[in-house]
Amino acid sequence: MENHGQMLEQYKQQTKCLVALDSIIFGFDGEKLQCLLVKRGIQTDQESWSLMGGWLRPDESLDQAANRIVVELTGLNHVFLEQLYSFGNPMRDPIERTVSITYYALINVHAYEEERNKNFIAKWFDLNELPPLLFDHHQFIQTAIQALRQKAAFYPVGFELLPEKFTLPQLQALYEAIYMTTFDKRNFSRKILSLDILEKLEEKQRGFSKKGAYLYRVKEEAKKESANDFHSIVSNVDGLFRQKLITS
Amino acid sequence: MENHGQMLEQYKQQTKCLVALDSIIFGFDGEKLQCLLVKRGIQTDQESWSLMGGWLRPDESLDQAANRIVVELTGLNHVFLEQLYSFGNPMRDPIERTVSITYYALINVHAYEEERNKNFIAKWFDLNELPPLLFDHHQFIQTAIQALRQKAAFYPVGFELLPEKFTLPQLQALYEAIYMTTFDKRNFSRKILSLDILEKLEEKQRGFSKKGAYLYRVKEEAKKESANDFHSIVSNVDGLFRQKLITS
DNA sequence: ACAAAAGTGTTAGAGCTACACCCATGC
DNA sequence: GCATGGGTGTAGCTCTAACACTTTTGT
Repeated sequence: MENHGQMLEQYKQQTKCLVALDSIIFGFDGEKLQCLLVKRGIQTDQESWSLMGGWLRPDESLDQAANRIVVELTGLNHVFLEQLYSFGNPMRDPIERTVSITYYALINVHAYEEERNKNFIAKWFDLNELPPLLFDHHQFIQTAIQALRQKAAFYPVGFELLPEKFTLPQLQALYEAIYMTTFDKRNFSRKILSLDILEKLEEKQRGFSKKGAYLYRVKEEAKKESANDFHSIVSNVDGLFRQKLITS
Repeated sequence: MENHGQMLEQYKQQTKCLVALDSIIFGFDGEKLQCLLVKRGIQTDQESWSLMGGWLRPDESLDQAANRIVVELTGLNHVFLEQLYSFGNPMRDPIERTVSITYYALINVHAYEEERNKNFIAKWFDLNELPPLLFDHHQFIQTAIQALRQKAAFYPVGFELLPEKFTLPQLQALYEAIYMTTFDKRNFSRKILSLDILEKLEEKQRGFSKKGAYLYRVKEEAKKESANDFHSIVSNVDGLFRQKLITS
């Protein structure tokens, strides 16, 4: 009991602070990587855009909170969402000391179009044309891009950003956007197909090119594996991108 | 001004919580990977060991706080320390809602021996023989091991765990401990030496084996590069360990 | 002399890179 | 019929993986 009192004492002395969850939401429009931002309007700087953020509530875990906030702001459920990094410089939020735990999400731009039209607060921005951002949110995004590159080199994570059916040229464009480079299409398709996680469909994409490109989708088995244990997918996308990672 | 009031209002409504920094400190005794734990004695469960932890203070950043705590508890300054993950289940600390931001550190067991003898609160444990741990600290350690494996596959990070001069067999033993496997010594030495970051010394290690093994140390250039920009070291240790990473 | 650990080279196979031409269709 | 983007194969090279014997020296 002696110790119990001592312990509570020690807890009480500590300063508490606000905990925010901020999510970097990536999308892909077929050409460029994009990031979803909101104008919160309740901030000091009326003109700055901000990441999707909110505060941690007493009864929820970090993952739950990040997910709740993404759902509240986009209406999209079950998105790929992964913790990224925590930021906590004492002066990062000038109003009150806040620790921000960041997550990054990958979503399909088109799946989100309808939702977005309902509440106009959110807007997509090209990663190269970001507006001025709240606090240190710009740094968050840079960190998230690095993480996305790392992740994509090992796990076929990019598919989250595409519609259910997609063509190889689309997939290649996505990887080229992620790594800001170009790949040889013969090597790219050989590499991707060797992973044995895609199935080729009968249909072709029409309307974009004259010839039309075959559509693919992720095999059901591969999706399941990925849901159960993401690490179990044996992806060797890395070989294709190793040098890019190093020089970047 | 309207908005300013609204904003402050919104900040005030939020619940605050304690922020703890917990560090997983790895060491290597020449044979097995180890982890430094303390018996804090001020906890509910008197018998459980705990990671090196402390609370965030109002005036410091997360990195500063983690570093301060490691210095306070070990006396070692300038150790390799990197943020790992943040944990925040509502019930993880039964006494009060606490978000724990974890860091992992790599230190040289021998450099720490003297310090350790001064304050007996800390003790090394083999990773395979961990005692019961406070709260969810066991999970923290498992996450840290995964991160260490990932990191070590790309960056020659393991050297932090060895004394300044070390032999190739020692280095190999370290990597084998990290990955819980064995490597062919011919392939291992070829691979490591091809990185061109080690210099071979005249001296040999005496006393352990009859023949004695040549000592090596990390080249000065490589250390500098690593200090300035860790990512710039072109390490291809990955090739050697890729399949281990995937199957683990 | 012998036991114990250190050191060293070669070969086959896999994966990566670079490279060029034909195909299908809309206009 | 021609312009546009889609699709496919090969050869050289590099890196990896598997494998065994000699050297040194303490006992």
